[in-house]
Amino acid sequence: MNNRIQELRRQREWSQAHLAACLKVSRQTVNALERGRYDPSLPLAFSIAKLFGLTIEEIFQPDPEEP
Amino acid sequence: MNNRIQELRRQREWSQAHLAACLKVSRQTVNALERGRYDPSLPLAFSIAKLFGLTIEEIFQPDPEEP
DNA sequence: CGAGAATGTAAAGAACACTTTACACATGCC
DNA sequence: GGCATGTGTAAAGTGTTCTTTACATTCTCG
Repeated sequence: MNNRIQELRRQREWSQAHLAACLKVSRQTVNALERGRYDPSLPLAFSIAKLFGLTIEEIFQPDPEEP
Repeated sequence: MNNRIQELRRQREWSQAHLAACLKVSRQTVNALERGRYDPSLPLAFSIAKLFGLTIEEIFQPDPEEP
């Protein structure tokens, strides 16, 4: 699952710590999401979309599935 | 997090087992999602939306957040 | 140079998502 | 009655998401 979190955060000139505070998660969680270490839970994905004023589909793109 | 999975499944006259097979998860997982026991992972939410031809936002509705 | 801010990472643990196996109950159909 | 199908639930186990604490690196700015 790819995401545009880092791009959207940098557009706004926010630190990872600031974004984490807005989302009420730890800075390490923001870092892990940006670096693709894991995907957010669905509720967190909704929080991220709301904060950036976009849909989930505009921020997250599922991998092409395996045969 | 509320969802319309049961409604969408019944519109199509599918059993939980059939939906589970389409989504490549267990029947118990479909049952748990319909009954609101937990939320799906983000990748599973994308699979559900794709299968029903809707967006994630059209299927899942986050709870109003606490103060 | 030294301090502060931002980022990357690790380890241990809590909580959640999902699986397999199994059983109970209801409905419909022969 | 007896059988098949659909649904709800439980227990135990695995893997994922997220937390806290902690440390290292890099950059900028005085």
